[in-house]
Amino acid sequence: MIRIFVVDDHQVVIDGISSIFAEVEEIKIVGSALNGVEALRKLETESPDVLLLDINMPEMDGIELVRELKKKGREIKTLILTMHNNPQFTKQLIAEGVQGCVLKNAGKKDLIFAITEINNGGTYYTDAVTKTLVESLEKTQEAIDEVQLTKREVEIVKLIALEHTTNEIADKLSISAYTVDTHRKNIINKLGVKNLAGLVRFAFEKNLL
Amino acid sequence: MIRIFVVDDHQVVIDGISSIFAEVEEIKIVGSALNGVEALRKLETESPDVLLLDINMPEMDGIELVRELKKKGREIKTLILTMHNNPQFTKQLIAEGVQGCVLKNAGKKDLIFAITEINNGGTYYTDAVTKTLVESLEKTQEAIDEVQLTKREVEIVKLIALEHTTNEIADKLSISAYTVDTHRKNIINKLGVKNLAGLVRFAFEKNLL
DNA sequence: AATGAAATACCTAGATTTAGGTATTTTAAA
DNA sequence: TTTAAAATACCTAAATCTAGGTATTTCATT
Repeated sequence: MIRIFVVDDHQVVIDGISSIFAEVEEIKIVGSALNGVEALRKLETESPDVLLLDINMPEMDGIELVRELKKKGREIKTLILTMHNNPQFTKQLIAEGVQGCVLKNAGKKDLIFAITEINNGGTYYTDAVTKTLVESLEKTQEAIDEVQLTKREVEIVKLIALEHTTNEIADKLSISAYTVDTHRKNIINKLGVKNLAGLVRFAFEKNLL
Repeated sequence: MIRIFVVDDHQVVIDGISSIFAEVEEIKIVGSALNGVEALRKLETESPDVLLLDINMPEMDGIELVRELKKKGREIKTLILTMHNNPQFTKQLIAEGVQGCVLKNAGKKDLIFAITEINNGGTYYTDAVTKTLVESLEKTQEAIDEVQLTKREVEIVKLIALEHTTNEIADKLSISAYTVDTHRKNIINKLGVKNLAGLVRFAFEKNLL
């Protein structure tokens, strides 16, 4: 039997999920919370197998909650429930090590399958989510191809956008700071931007991060 | 009688719109194109009253097409048709001076009203679109409030993100470069970032631009 | 084996940013 | 009308970035 904890800021959604699983033997809802703060508090004492988590919540959103839990050493297998299929979010979820993501319009079968899969140590990202993510990554690649940035240049753009200085990048990549300078220079030329700010701007507009 | 030109990469959509307006006397479709390039070419010779334009198109998207037309001095009243209600796009549309925007699931009545309104020199943005935009702007405001950036500081963040140097900003705002330095310093402190790159990053993540 | 792109490295000088301050004037709110 | 926040301005030193180069090595492709 898989024990579930639901976090969603809409009581309706919690009720809906409860009723969906009411007649499912292998899954049981052991608790719920209407926001991240409440969830954090309740999860001090409760230990569900899988966390069913809404992304869009006021105050503390789903990703923040995952981070907080991780900080506290309370790593619980998590399945994200989301309304919008946003590749930006998906990237973040994967980066945070979340086990899965389904859209809110998912059918009962999908939901059960996802939860079971995750409980067994696997992952489950709905087709639509992975498809959108792949498309987004392809678009990013297209943007890179368009301005003809090389692999190394892309690497350096990212590091600069993440606030690393030339020296730090040189250290990190074990190359000379002179080389990093050269790369930065070439990148600024290729992108047709004026300075570092334009470079960071490119990184964000083209979703390089 | 209002003469319409439709641009959409799906033939189905073009056909659908055609059939919708087939029985509407005051609106007539005088042409169509399946992509931006084709539209540009056809609009050299045709002169519709209103352009019905899809946003999501391969190669040249709706906004690019509007820009190209503007560049050529061919400014045609434009109504955007979009599937997704994305505040980012809406901001761009407004910035480009587009007259209106409706969602693809809009009813026939809305569509006719929007076209008529725009043809009469007005504008029409669907409620859902403006609502999402307002919400997005509110969120941006919340992000600003959270870190407590002042009006002037926000102004300077934007200018920096747009690649202006300290001296340029000082000129633009008619204040001393020293003052801009002070502001930048304070902003970096408030945001808890390391350097200019972090500042630009904030501007993009919080949709300040 | 030759070619070209990519990655590497170096040099210098000038521009810009960053970090540490201090301090006055304006403006809005209590 | 006092008070606090915001905006303004100045100073210096060090760090970092920018722009102009040149040049060698590595790697993949023809």
